[in-house]
Amino acid sequence: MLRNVGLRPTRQRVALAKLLYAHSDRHLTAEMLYMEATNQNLPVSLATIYNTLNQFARMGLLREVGVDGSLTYFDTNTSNHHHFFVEDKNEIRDIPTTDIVIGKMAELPDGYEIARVDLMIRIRRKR
Amino acid sequence: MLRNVGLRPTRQRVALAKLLYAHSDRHLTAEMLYMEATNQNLPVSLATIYNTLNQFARMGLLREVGVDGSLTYFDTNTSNHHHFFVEDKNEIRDIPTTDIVIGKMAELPDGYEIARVDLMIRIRRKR
DNA sequence: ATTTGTGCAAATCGTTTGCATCTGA
DNA sequence: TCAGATGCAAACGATTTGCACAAAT
Repeated sequence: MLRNVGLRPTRQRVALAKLLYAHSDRHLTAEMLYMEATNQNLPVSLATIYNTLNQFARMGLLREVGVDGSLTYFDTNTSNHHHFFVEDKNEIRDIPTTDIVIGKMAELPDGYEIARVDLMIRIRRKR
Repeated sequence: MLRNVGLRPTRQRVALAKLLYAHSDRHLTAEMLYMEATNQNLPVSLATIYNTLNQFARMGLLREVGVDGSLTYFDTNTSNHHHFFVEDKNEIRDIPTTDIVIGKMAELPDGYEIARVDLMIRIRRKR
């Protein structure tokens, strides 16, 4: 998998990949993955976690999901889908593709193409 | 306007409001507004800009638009609409409401309500 | 007079970087 | 061997905060 995208399968990258893809459809921040690795006595530096996540994302193994103007989550599900953001728990959750349909699509400015479509529905506990 | 939402109309807030709403449908970062104010010999500290923008947003006078995991823009158009993000220019642009329709809406987890729907179409120059 | 806002500088948070050291092919 | 990866600590950029001072009501 790593070789396919041109990344050396180093100790750290292999270990992190295992963590990431152990369960499916995970949404992790760098910090979360760091703690997970550390808890399993897997010595990796936070810097390497950041590097690795960014590389994986660039190579299409992960999808980057920015929340607000501050946190970045990485989604192991790279297929085309959308997200709930649970405000009181700071948690990302997938929305099944079938549950949302964007009907009419906006027309783009001339000479531009779509790089990505991010739809996030922010939800909160009813009051 | 400020009194209506319970904010004291201080020098700075009035001045910033004037800048913000001088033209319609603006998308500004704190830094951008700071420079604009400074250029017009309007002495305001950056901290006050941040405070003011956040208060305005909390009071519904502005809409917060987070880009990626880092930049925060403030949109003077608080009505329900969506955005293009022009990747090579780091620029936000409104999408007319009529141009997008979200057909089928996802069903929310029990006990939750929608806080906000953020749809951002990231576009880039065709290659 | 009392409450609220402002400015400054320092603090915080998530993230990136420089560089010496290691490691995989 | 040697390009590329790692770890550490320091650097970063955007944003927030503590606190003394100033301005609104």
